[in-house]
Amino acid sequence: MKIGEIAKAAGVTASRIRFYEKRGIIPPALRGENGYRDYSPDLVGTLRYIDQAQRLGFTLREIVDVEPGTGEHPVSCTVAIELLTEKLAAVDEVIAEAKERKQRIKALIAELDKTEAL
Amino acid sequence: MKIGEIAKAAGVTASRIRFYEKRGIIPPALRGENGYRDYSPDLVGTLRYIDQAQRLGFTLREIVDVEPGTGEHPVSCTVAIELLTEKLAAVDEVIAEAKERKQRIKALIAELDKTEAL
DNA sequence: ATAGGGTTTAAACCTAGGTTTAAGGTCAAG
DNA sequence: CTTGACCTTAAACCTAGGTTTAAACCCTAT
Repeated sequence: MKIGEIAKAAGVTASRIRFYEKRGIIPPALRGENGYRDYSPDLVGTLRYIDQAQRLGFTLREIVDVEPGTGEHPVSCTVAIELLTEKLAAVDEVIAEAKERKQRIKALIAELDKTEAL
Repeated sequence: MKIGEIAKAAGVTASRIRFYEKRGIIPPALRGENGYRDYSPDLVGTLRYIDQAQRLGFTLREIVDVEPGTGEHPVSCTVAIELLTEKLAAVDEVIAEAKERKQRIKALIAELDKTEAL
């Protein structure tokens, strides 16, 4: 598959794929005679996986740590669970902080409402 | 007050204050004969206010919208309440998204746990 | 053969909110 | 009179994750 095809299939942009390759997140593509990148359809799954992981809040660095782009198989299940658990804690922290912000904003609104009622 | 003094008093860095001035978030400082910025202690409150607002999740652009750096008085209470209410909704969205991420990560962990138990 | 679409590269650009650096001026103390 | 702390500026740099652009090459259809 050419880069445009696989990009469409995976729902990402071609430039993003080149960027991932440059960053070592995916292995360097094979090349056709013309120099075009030539992908196995298998990479579609990997690209979707990366996209999902990013949506879950993982940075590219974290994604690389779990599944190095060198084509090696993923890290052990145990390690993956550890990383997921860490991320879970981080997400909990995000939620807690956001809730606190929410309360403070609500308090501010209440205060301004009082002021306006004068 | 010189910039270092007010920075310390407000709990921000001097470079941040210069940056705010450049961005028009605070009015240009008066200058002494030597060219040094010369601040009224009143600005301490403004700087603290900006810092707080940022912690509440407001961008500098939003902060400027509420209180233009040109030295004008703040926008009406009504407008401020509107902006705070918008931000409240945005924070709610952040919370909702984070919760969804959390559930998905938990599901992944559960799945991996099952796999590992095999 | 030529127009169009797709591909290649490196390098510049983008957001946001600053920090860091370089090169210099100022001020108070010793 | 010099040392050290502070101030000035513009401009470069930083993170993160890309996008955009320029200049060139390739392929297919007409």
